[in-house]
Amino acid sequence: MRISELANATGVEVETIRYYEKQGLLAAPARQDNGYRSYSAEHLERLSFIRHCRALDMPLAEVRRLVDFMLNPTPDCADINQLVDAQIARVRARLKSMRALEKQLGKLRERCAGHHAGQECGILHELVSAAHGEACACHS
Amino acid sequence: MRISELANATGVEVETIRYYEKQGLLAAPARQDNGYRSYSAEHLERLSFIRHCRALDMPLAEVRRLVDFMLNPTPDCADINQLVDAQIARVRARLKSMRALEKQLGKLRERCAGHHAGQECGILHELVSAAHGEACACHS
DNA sequence: GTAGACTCTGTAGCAGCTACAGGGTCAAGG
DNA sequence: CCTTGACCCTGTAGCTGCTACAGAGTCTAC
Repeated sequence: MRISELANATGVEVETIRYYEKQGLLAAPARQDNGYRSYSAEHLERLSFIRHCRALDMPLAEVRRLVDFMLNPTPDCADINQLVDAQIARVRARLKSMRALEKQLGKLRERCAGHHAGQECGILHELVSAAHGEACACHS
Repeated sequence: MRISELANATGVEVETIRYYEKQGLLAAPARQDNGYRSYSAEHLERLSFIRHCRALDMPLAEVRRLVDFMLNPTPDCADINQLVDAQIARVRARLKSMRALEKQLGKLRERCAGHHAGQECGILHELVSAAHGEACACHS
C-alpha cells in the first residue's frame, strides 16, 4: 500500500501521514526499492485509531500514550481512564467558556440591531465602555 | 507608564504587549531617553479594548479591523455587525462540535467504569473497534 | 521521449502567544 | 564605589497540528 492509497483509505492527507511518522505516532513503514513507503494493514489500523482519537480532540501526546499502551499494555489501565477523564474535563471547561462567550456576543450584537449610525455604533460603544471597565452587557 | 506598569494595570504579559505592538494592534509608544517604552492613558485604553475583544475570542485580524474602524470611522457600521455575526457563527459551530465531543467522551468513559482489566480495557477496545469502523459508542 | 501523476526530503508558514539569549539600565544596600 | 537584583531592550526559537511549498527523483501511459 502506497502513501496515497493509505491517504485515500483513511481520509488523512499524505503530508499528515508523514507528519505522524515523524512525530513517532505511526511506525515507519517498509520501503520499496525506489524508496517509496509501503504500508501494511496494521498501519491502516493504527492510523484509523489515531484519527479517531483526534476526532475526540485528544492532543497528539495523549494519542501517543494510548498507542504506546496498546503496543505494551500494563496490567492496569487506570492511566487510560485518567487520560480520558482529563480529556472530558478539558472539553467541559471549553464548553463552559464557549457558552458564556455565545451569550456575551449575543448581547453585544443586540446593541447594534436597529440603527447603523457610524460613529454611534452600539457595538463599538459597548466594547469601548467594556474596556473602560464600566457597566458592560458582556460582563453584567 | 512603563511596560510593566501597563502589564500590571491590564493583566496582559509584557511579552504580549510587545507582540501586539509588532503586530500593529497597539500603537508604538514614545520612548524615554534610555529607550524604555513610555505608555499613555490611550494605550491603556486601547490595550483593554484589545483584551476585551480577545476575551470574546475574536481573531487578532478582526480586532485590528475594529481598532482601525475606531481610529477612522466610516459613516456606516454594517461591517462591524457583520464581523460580530461571523464571530457568533464561529462560536456556535464550535459549541455544537464540542457538545457532540462531550457526549462521545462520556460514552467512551462508561466503557471502563467498573473493571480495570489491563489489556481488556473497555476504552481501548472501544477506540480500536472504532478504528475498525465497527459499531462504536462514539459514532452510534 | 515526454507529459503528468506520483513519491521523496527538508523547510517555512499559520495563530497567538511564550520563553529564552544576550545585552543595557537603574535604584538600593553594603 | 561596587554589586546585586529587578527591570528594560531586541531578536529569535519554541509550542500545536498540521499545511504548503521547493527541488528533486520515479513511474506509467501515450
